[in-house]
Amino acid sequence: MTVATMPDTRTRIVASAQRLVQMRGFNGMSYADIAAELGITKAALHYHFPTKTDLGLAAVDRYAGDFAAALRVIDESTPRGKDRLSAYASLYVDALEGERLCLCAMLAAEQRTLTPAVRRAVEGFFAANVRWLADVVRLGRRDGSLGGVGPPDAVAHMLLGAFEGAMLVAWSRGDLPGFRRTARQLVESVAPAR
Amino acid sequence: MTVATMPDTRTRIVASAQRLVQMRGFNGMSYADIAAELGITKAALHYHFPTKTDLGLAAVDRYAGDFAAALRVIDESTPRGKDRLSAYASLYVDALEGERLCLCAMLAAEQRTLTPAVRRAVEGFFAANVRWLADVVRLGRRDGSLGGVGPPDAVAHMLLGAFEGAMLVAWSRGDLPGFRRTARQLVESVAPAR
DNA sequence: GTCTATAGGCAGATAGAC
DNA sequence: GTCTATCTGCCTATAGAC
Repeated sequence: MTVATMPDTRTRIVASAQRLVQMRGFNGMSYADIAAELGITKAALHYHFPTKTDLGLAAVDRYAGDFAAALRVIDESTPRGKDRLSAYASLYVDALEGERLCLCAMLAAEQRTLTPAVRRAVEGFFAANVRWLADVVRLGRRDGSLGGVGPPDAVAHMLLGAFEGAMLVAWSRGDLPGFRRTARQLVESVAPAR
Repeated sequence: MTVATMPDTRTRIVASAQRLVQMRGFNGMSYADIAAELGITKAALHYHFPTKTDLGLAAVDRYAGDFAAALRVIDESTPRGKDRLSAYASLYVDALEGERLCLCAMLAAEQRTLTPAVRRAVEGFFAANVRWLADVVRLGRRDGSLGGVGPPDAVAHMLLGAFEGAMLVAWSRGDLPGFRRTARQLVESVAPAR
């Protein structure tokens, strides 16, 4: 039996910021929103994160770290390429169920109003996803669960864009079933020809 | 020989607003930005568009109208399904060359901070695109230029998400060649098996 | 670490002269 | 239609007490 412990303030701030950015965008949320949510003052937030960019950077780092951990879990628990792709889709479903957009999709859209440091962090997230997806495509072609045309890297770029875009459209419409259908369609589109 | 005429103020305002939203987002641009760009005052803007929502709505209407017109041009000039899909991709390229994201992709991301009227307009844009893409898939299957698996509507949803997502990722990285590659990959993925 | 208080700026929006 | 001038409110950020 473990005791439920309250995470420290810094962690709670980042979690709140991450959620708010995923729902309202970096330019659509403020220190006041987080302060109200956590029941502390704006000044306390500035103690932990002097500038808003510091906060945004911490949110991306946390998000990318959690996502990478989820991918490692998939790698360890799911042997076939096609199943890994479906498991990847379910990570997007998890976010949508919390009414959240992918943090990096949101920040990508706002890119021009962000600092270079945040931009680079978002780019790193996408690059890591493409690398992982390319590995999945190679694996799936070896084990016979995936086919498709073109080099693994090109397919991986297509898949990343397709998942992110399907999520964006479905999220804006509040259409989770629609995302599930599109994700299935996508996986079948790179399945081997029968 | 036609005389180059300056568009009326209202039109110039909407054009400027549209461009700014595509580059910086609705929450990332202001009346002051437009005023500076056009050399008029904020008060003049409020004469034409009392609230920012009025302005956003006008921008979406214009954007959706221009896009629909471009789709009609494709319908009239391009007979084969697969070529229509490539022409569709080139519309995205045009925006990226102007360093702009799709207006409705941007507004979709900011959805939670927008008024219901703007949300509905964005939804209408996506729905029109899906209808057009489904028609293209049906046409391509008839003329033998497209194949793919699944019902045309499901493929159309996948294609819309894939193009919008590929655009978002490429735009955030300033990687136009990358978008071209992914668009080609996408078209080949729904081409008929050889 | 968290608070109160406040600075300084920019946002969207309005009044009224011309 | 466009201007000057201004209002009100929220934003990020800081100073200094506790």
